[in-house]
Amino acid sequence: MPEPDKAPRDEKRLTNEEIAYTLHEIGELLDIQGESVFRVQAYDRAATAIRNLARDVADIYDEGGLKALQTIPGVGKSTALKIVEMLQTGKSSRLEELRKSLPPSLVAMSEIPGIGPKKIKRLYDELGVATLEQLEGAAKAGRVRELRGMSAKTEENILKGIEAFRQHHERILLYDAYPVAERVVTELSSSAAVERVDPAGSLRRFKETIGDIDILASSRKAEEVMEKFATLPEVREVVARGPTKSSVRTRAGLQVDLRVVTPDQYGAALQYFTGSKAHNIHLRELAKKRNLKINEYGVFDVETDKRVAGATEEEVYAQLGLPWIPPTLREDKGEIEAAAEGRLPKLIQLEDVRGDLHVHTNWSDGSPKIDEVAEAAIELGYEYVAITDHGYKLGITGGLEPSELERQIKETEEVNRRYPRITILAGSEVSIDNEGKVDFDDDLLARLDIVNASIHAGFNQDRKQLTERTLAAIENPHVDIVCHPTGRLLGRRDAYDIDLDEVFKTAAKHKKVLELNAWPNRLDLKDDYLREAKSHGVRFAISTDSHRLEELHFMFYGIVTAQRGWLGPDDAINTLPLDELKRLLGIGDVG
DNA sequence: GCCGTTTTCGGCCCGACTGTTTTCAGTCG
Ligand SMILES: Nc1nc2c(ncn2[C@H]2C[C@H](O)[C@@H](COP(=O)(O)OP(=O)(O)OP(=O)(O)O)O2)c(=O)[nH]1
Ligand SMILES: [Mg+2]
Ligand SMILES: [Mg+2]
Ligand SMILES: [Zn+2]
Repeated sequence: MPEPDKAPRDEKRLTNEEIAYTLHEIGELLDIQGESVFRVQAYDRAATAIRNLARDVADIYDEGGLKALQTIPGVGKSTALKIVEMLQTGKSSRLEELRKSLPPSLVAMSEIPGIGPKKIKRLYDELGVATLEQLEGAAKAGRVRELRGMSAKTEENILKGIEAFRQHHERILLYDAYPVAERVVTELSSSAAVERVDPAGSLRRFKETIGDIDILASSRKAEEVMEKFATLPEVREVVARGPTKSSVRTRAGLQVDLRVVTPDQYGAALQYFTGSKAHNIHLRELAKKRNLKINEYGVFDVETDKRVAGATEEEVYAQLGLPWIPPTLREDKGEIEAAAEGRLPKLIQLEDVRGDLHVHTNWSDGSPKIDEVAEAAIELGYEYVAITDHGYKLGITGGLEPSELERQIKETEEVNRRYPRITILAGSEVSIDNEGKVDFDDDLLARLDIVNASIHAGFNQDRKQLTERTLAAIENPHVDIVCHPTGRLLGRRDAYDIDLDEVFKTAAKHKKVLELNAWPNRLDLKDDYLREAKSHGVRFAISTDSHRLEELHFMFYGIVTAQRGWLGPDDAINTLPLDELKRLLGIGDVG
């Protein structure tokens, strides 16, 4: 788990990520110290729960105190008290205390693949190794093999682990991982020994970022499949190889895990390998209560050891009295309870989409012409598409001056006449300035079919200002949609500091729409925030923000993210038929 | 450390691969 960036804000307000990391750190040091694995797991579970929370822990505490914190699954009295201490003082005395007996740098060492708490403790106690650099030095100098139970092989593996870590250890975008996975799937499919192959793990759940690539195959000749896998052209190193499971590292440094089972085990294996881990554990606990046991080979009756399911995922879930649960929901965030009570949501699908409400052209910083967008949108089967080039105000490259926007509106009308099969909405993506005001005067804004408003500068402002700018845009009667409401760029920039509770409440009150920007490195609002906003009654525009025609396909990433946020077709406005959308946007109204 | 439609104590998912290993611990999925 990477250490979160330290916020450069004066008024320090601990983020969920920072609290989660501190809990993780405590757990890690306890693990190295040799504490009970269950206690260690408890810390990890609490950390994960807090990282996944859609609301700020600080807000939860402000509103409901200690009791409210304890309603977070995995957080009990003891953890809640630690959180309160962190919120009030910015630090944890438990962590400080642990750091007196163990150097904090040991936590980073556990990120090295193959190095766990036991090895770390012995290397530290017996060789004084406390940092990555010291570990590397000790391994290179042949000092590790002096320890009982360690050998030259151990040193070799440590050095390989360090090298792998240094080459690559960050999570990668779903968008970047998918092509790699598809190539491996295609290559494996070409083997006659392979019957089925599918991506599994976080890829199949369409998580926005991917830690590694997990692939499942079925075969009656597992050995042949493993041989094919280990010798794929992109493989640089085979990390592990057995009859049912192998792991490799690609030249790019990505880890790929392959599991191979027989066809009659495929459903159970797909269920297992799709995860998430928390979802699996929860299912397995349910199974135990029914005197059943689930593993990757099937569902078994504990008394008779007879297999009662396994060929399909449906069978596995059915043994627990559950309907099949879509992979995008399998995060143990209530989907198992919902399934048990027959209230799984009807999820939005790509086919539900009737248009894209955020597209750029060569009038501003995009590349296609308006009529090219029209043709591409027809090709996608859309009923409408909105042209939303940037306004001129904040020095956005290529932003449209008022006169240019007027000319563009005319051109849009003209293209609309040429393409009767689609409706092109005349729009703009205006920038929200430091006072919350947007481009263009009221008259011009009123002539537009659709106004998207975005924050494009001032990401380091304080929470109050960023929140007020956003609220002002929501309250502006000309603004229809607030775009990428947290401003995050995956791998580059965290969400800015903003009071989303207020944003969601205000958007719901004014019946305004928030964007789910489908750019693979934005996906903003993100899954958990979508679900939280939906609970306030907010609706969403799932938009690609395309600057090139190919990017219209980003809609797919928006849709799977919407599913992860438990959204149905009615939660998005771009699933509406044109006439209903027009009514919602006030098109045709005076003013 | 957390948790409870059989529990406030006594459990906590279940298995693969490696090599520290010859009956199992460590690490990882
Ligand atoms: N039952 C069980 N299943 C696990 C456990 N660890 C992992 N799995 C399953 C569920 C995971 O989705 C799947 C793949 O493991 P990964 O470590 O690759 O996790 P995942 O792909 O979900 O996330 P990632 O993006 O790779 O970090 O294996 C575990 O401890 N118990
Ligand atoms: Mg994975
Ligand atoms: Mg994996
Ligand atoms: Zn845009």
